[in-house]
Amino acid sequence: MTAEARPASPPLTERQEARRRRILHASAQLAGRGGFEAVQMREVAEEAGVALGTLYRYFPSKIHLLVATMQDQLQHMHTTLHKRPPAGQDPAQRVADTLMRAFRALQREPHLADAMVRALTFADRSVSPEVDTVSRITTAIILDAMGLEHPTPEQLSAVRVIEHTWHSALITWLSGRASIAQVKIDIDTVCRLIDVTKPSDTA
Amino acid sequence: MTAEARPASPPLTERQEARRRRILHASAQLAGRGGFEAVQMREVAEEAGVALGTLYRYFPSKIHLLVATMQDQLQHMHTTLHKRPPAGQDPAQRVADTLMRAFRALQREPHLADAMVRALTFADRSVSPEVDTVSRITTAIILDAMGLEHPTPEQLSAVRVIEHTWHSALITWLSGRASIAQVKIDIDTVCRLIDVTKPSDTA
DNA sequence: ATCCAGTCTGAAACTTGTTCTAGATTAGCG
DNA sequence: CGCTAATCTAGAACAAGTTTCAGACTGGAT
Repeated sequence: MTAEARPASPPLTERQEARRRRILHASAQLAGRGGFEAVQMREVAEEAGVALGTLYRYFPSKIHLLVATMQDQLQHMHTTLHKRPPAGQDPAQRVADTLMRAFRALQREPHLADAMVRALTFADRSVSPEVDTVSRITTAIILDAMGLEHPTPEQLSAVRVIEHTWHSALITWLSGRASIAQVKIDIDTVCRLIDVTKPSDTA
Repeated sequence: MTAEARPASPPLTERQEARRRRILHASAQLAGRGGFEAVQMREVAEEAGVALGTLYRYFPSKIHLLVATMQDQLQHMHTTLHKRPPAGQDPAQRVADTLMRAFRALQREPHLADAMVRALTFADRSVSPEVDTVSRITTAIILDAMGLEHPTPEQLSAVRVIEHTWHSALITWLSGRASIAQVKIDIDTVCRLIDVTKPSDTA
């Protein structure tokens, strides 16, 4: 059921798969220190033991690379969450818990978070498919936390709003304009929409 | 009551004020065709009839320039809104109306919107004060629409969530991942938080 | 084993944001 | 008016993302 990232186009050989991993690893590594600006394509190439041209063949831009990095990290988080699902009673609680857990994970690597989130929101149309994949994984994580199989259109809208808030709140935190506490409050606030859009509640 | 933008540091002379305006005008002009990438510092300088170094003295980076451009445009919108306030009955309605009006204005200049919004969300810490100014104006616009003088902390959180949604929804629209209709739905959805956080309602 | 097409490498070149410098201009002041 | 400090200009120079290219390498088909 998990949205798989690999575009089936040309099935990569083992060496190619390894190269791809090395590149993503180097990207995350460099992002981990220094954030967005520290991910310099020449350095990524060198650290991954790959020519610059090759790096660009695998990821056609720095933004593509960082969005792919985020895809990768999100996938990890998704499987981790499957192992230890959130424990709250009601759906809103569980979603808020899940997002706060993710938030704490990001706080441990603020530079990496910076690089990934900035890339994600800066991405233009040429990166839409990749950004969409990230969005689908995020949506899946939230729906999992809600415990919903067949959300109504209304609920989907609420989930989108939660995602919007999530991304934008991260940005304000990363740029030092909001405190951790404020992010928490805003997440709790937006999660109220989950109660408001319960199907029985259709005003 | 309106948040004024000009940092009082050195009061600009008339010629300087004129230069600043020419620069902002050139920026908006170039952004209007081509969007973010079309705003090239050398071109802005040339179009504004100013040396590159001078441009950088007025706006220390492309991001600063575009955020200032957004400030400028927002200010216009804010005064326009003062002349014709939204007409809805309840606060949520009025906020949604206001945002949709702003959205329609942006639709008329999608490239300009692209440049401004991308700059805004991409801005790093060095631009925090300027981004904060934009945020304050936006907050003021929303609170005006709500008709609130003294919002509770809860309501302020709701306003922040609305702002988050607004920015992020714009981004998804600009990058072609969401339709205009979807943006409208999500704005309506998030505006429900205004009802949910009415002081009488504090669960 | 050989050959072909596709891939990878290394290095240079190009683009655009940003910085720097030396000299011209301007603004304010005695 | 004449001086001085700040500002502005033109243009070179630098940094990092991106493109390009010639040649070496690899993997698969015959």
